[in-house]
Amino acid sequence: MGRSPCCDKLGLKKGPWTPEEDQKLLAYIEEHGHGSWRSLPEKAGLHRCGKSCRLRWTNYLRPDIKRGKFNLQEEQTIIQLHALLGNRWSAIATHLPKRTDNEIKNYWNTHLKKRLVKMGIDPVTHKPKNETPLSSLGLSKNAAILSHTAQWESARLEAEARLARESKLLHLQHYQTKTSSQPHHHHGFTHKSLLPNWTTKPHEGKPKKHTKSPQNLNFGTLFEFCKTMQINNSLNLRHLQCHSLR
DNA sequence: AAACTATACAACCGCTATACT
DNA sequence: TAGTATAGCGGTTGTATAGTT
Repeated sequence: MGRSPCCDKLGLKKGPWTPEEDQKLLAYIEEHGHGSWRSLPEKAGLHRCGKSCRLRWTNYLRPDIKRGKFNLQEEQTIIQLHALLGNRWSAIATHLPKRTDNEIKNYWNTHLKKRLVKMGIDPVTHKPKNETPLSSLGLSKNAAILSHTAQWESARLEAEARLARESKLLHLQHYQTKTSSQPHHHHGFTHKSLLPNWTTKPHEGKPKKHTKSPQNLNFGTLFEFCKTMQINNSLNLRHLQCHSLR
């Protein structure tokens, strides 16, 4: 497991990209594809490391990127998914078409996180901060906090209840199928894009880098939680719009 | 008008995962 | 199986710009 030495080379340019550099990179990729990023800069006539080129392409130049302000729906999605997934920006980005993980991360850090803090919501746990005396907050803020928390809590409880029901069913099926020696099928968690990294794969003994679940949910609960939130998504977090503190 | 501060976001750094030899 | 190269990811920094004093 070696680290890439490509950025260590001296004489390579750093910092903001110029329009000329963008043009070179775009033109090259349009004609040849990016291929190996390491060899790309030289072929494209750029004095940059491959990593820098890759980032510039994936975060800025790629044609399928939507730029500009995030709309309310996107904001809600980010907040909900952040509550569920934590700082797993790439996972969040898969649910926001044409947005990059970098853009979402920046938007969270510069806008959404601050907004939640101002509302008295801990941006890590998505719960009201204990030390915030409710009496010091305005009534509308209280309502927003309660709504935010209640939505997540109810979704979580609903998910856990559903999981418990399914677990019972599963046990029942298990005993039924045992006698007929049919191969037992786990209830299909096919929503692959929502599968969290913190679930330990069967062949892996060592936990992965990202092992934290903000809600301390196990795998099954998390999946159910996702399903529930898709339903509850229609409820929206309108209070964020109503009580926007921008 | 100049100096200072805050904000937004592009870009970099350093790490892990994975593919390849 | 071990070593290496590369891609991907999240945290952090740097810089341009807007706003304030």
